[in-house]
Amino acid sequence: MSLITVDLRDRKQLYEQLVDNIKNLILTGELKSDEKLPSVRSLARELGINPNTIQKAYSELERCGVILTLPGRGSIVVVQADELKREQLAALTDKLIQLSHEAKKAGITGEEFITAAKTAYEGGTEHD
Amino acid sequence: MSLITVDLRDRKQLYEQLVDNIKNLILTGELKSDEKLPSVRSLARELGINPNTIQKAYSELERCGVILTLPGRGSIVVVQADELKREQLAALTDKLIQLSHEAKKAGITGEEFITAAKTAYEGGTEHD
Amino acid sequence: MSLITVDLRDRKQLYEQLVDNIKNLILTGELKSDEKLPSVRSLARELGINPNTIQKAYSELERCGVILTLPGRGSIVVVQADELKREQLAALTDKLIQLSHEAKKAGITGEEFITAAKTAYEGGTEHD
Amino acid sequence: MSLITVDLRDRKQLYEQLVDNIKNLILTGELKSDEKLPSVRSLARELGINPNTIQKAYSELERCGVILTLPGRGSIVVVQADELKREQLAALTDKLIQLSHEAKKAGITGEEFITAAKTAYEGGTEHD
DNA sequence: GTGGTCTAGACCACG
DNA sequence: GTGGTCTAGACCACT
Repeated sequence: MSLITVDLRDRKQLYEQLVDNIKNLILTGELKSDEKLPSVRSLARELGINPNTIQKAYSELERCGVILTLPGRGSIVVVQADELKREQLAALTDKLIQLSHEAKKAGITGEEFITAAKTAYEGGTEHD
Repeated sequence: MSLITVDLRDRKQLYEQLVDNIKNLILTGELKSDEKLPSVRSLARELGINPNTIQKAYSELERCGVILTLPGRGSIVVVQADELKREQLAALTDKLIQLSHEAKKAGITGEEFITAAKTAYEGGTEHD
Repeated sequence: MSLITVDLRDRKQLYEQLVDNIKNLILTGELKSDEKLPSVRSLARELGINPNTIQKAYSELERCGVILTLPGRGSIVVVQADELKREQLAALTDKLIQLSHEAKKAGITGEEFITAAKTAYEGGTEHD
Repeated sequence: MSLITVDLRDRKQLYEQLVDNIKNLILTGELKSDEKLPSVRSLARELGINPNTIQKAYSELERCGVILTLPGRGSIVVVQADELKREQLAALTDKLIQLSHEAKKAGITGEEFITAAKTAYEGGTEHD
């Protein structure tokens, strides 16, 4: 059985859940470079969801260079945890930029923004 | 003529644009507590969009206590700029908590998180 | 100046506010049987609202026998406080019947209903 | 076929009928937590009303935490019967507090109020 | 298939 | 005039 899961009650789209999930497995070292991912069909069967959804997740992962899909031979991880972490940090910054735009429009100062960020990181319950 | 506008080319939903727009007018003091908003129909005519869309925006604003709608008498602002700002700041912190959860799962430290927040707020428009 | 007021920010309809207001003045003895009410026009001017609204309130009060309007001579109170109280009690019971119907549909027992009523009367902040 | 119905002759708004109806199905155990609701379109077809009206009802139910709507995946019940009953009881008490305010202003005593409540619940259909 | 948004145009009760 | 609801029919993104 795989470590990959989905939560049908989560608002996030299923394929996005899969993408995030697999990225996290790489970041935590549970999936390493060159390791093989479960096949689209087997994972779909295991999770009880549509193979198209798995396919979409794998395509997205390939698009951003995290895995490599070799037709007929399955998919393997091709990115190192530290590379991925840098990308994730960039993605986080992007999201923070979006938030800062909204914040500026709402008249929130840089100081308030940073204070809120600190509170959020420290106060937020550990891992959800 | 009103200060309220919408951008048909913006991918953001029209009614959300209206909600944000009106909240911002309150935050900047251009709309004050007890002031009357344009009627659903007149604003629809002015902006060239459907009255139902205005209605939806006004309903949302009433639901979160920003305006008060009196059937047959129009809608008035019932929240002070400073109250609204406090609420907006709380909403921002909520979103930052979500982001911090993702960040933690990706192994991003508090220091990295705060640095990214600073960069985001100061940098402004990097990837956008 | 009259004791009669309206609150433009109240959700209740203006004419209903007037009706309730005048009934309460009678119940508290501030308006007694045979006393004269202000004229439609003068009250409208004083409150800054449309005479039609006052007219509607007076008509409603006449319809339920609280006042008598004599064309050209104004309106006078024709009901005693104790009669009015009996009517108000009947009206209250009607509203409670509506609520009890909803309550029954929601599976709320008689005991729970009465307990809630006691809590409401005792706990409710004094006069709003 | 679903248990959900609407009465076109009822003066109550259709979307409110739907909201109450679905809440009651949960309270009576005919709909349980995690169960799927009919899709917006299929229910609209079945009841012969417009999908927008169903949409409005479902949005309202989601807003107050009774159901969870997952775009593209349908809507599911997310509240237990007992939680919902507690909420309904709280809502009832709120309405009773409003009534008790009016009652106090009309000089109705606590004893009279409770007696009226008992009569109302037991009597059932006097003036209705 | 699913929900979500938007338009066009209608009706009602109320002020 | 006002807001509120409803219908009919369209489009989008996503499963």
